[in-house]
Amino acid sequence: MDVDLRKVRYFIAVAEQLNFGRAAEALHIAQPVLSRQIRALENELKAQLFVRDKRTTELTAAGRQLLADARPLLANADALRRRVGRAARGAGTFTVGFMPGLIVTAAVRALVARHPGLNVEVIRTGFDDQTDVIHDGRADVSYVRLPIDRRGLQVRPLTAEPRVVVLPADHRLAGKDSVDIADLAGEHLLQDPDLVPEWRDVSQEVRSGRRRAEPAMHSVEEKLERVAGGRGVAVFPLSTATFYTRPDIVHVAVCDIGPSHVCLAWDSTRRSPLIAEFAAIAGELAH
Amino acid sequence: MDVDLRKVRYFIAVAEQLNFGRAAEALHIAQPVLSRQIRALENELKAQLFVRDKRTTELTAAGRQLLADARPLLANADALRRRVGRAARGAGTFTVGFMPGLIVTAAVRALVARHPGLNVEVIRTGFDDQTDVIHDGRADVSYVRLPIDRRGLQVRPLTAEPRVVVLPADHRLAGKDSVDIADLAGEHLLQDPDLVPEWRDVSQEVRSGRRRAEPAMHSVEEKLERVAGGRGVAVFPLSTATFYTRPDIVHVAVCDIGPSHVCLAWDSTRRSPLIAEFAAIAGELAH
DNA sequence: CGCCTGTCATACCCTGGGGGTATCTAGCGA
DNA sequence: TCGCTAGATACCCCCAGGGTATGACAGGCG
Repeated sequence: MDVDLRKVRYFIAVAEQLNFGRAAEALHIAQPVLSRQIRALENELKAQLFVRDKRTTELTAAGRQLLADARPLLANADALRRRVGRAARGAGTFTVGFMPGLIVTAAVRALVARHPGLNVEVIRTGFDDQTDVIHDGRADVSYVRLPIDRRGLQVRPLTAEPRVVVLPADHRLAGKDSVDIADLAGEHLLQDPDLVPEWRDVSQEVRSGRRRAEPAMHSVEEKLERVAGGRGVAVFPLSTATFYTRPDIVHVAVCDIGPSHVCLAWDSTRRSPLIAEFAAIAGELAH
Repeated sequence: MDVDLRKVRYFIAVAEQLNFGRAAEALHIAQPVLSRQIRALENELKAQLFVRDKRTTELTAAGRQLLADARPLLANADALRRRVGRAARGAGTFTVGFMPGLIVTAAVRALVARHPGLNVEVIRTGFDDQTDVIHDGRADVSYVRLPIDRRGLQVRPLTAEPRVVVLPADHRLAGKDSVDIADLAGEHLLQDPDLVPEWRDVSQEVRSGRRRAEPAMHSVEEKLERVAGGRGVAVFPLSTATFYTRPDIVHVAVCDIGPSHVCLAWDSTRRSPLIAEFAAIAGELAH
């Protein structure tokens, strides 16, 4: 009748490892049990998922299809759990996620004004986990900056704001009113180059293929620390740059770079009047 | 660990009926079993879902939250089943949904040209079920006309096309090149007035509150039949009106009415390279 | 060739939970 | 007071999910 999420989880493990024994180990069950469950899943779906030829296991077309769909389904189920748990504890709370630098108070106050009893909370996110808070049910809506993975989300554009380059205070460009991308050709960018597509065209290190890999820096603070240390430069939205002020760091407008787009995002499978209302308010406040 | 979809289905039945006995009957199980399963679900989620006070059952906040999320989750699980089933049978097929009047052949041919082995199929939809084919897994993408319920979908706008009013051939306005909304003030609209918001402002029957309920007409053909019979008029996108030609029916452009927006929609939880590619092709062909 | 190893399937057992029926209990209406 | 309704409790059965032990088969290696 319904698919069994436990079996789907087992399937994912096998599909990832392509080895029943190791997958069983990862799942903390015995290998024969896993073999049987996968067979049961194949019977329930009336579809062969693996080709096992005594020495190696591979996915079939149906298996690849299931692998593509299975993770979002499990993620949805998990988000459902968390949302129900939240609803059970904090009665009638609405949670808004936001990245540092984005101002959400106006929209939150407008929502509270219309729903006096409502308990609105905010949750801070980083750039890398700005959509995670939606998927795992910690937030009902979240302010996000593009680009994001739109899977499972509904996204409403709000504003665009200029981006600036963040430099050490003693940098040769530090005093300028504005710079061009070309002025930064020799700099090392402390970010994923995909975030600044224009920079790829002029960067010497990208063009020469000698760009070094960056250690993972997940927070703005970490990037600023490296900027201050002269290890490179970073491009931030203006509001982020002004939010984090340090005496040893300055920011300069970049003329020929695309703006940062701020959107409101929420789980696309949900329809809650509160979400719709908040989206309308946020859109209104963004002009 | 994982939520049990069977229990979730049981929960929905109880939440709909607010009566364990009738819900059990609808589910074809005995009432004590249902009581126990709901309790088990409450324990698994660590959240009370119903308040039972010996005479009546009501949803708690957590229950309302679960009810809101449960149906999309079950729908997702069902769509997964179907997609896997399709992948198991027709190996490597890509299915495009479309409404009559929309031309999909160009995009389909472009996709086939890039993937010679790929088996692309099309499935015809009506206006009412244009998104259903995506949710239940029958189609990978679908051409849709706004307005639609965007829940669970990712939508890419393609084109806008003018809308026309469809009239009996012997109608007083039948010969005109174009008409205004105001000219239709006295007519009976054979559609949901929400589809033609401008019409609400001028319609005599809506303003006087004397609009009669229409019997459900789910197909274009049925509406045309009633138009031909002089029972009212209908507003269609131009391509739909030209697609269904009948000698006893004509269509006339309406100047001051919003266009029909055609979009490509697909399941927002999925990311398939083929979907992305088809969306790009469709966007390209729409200029 | 024979042996070992890695990998999945088979055979068998045990237990928990999902299914059932019978019955109890708390309100409410006549 | 006597039902009547609706949910809860008690108890039973049995299948499915967990386990262990072992088989079957392919490939590598001495």
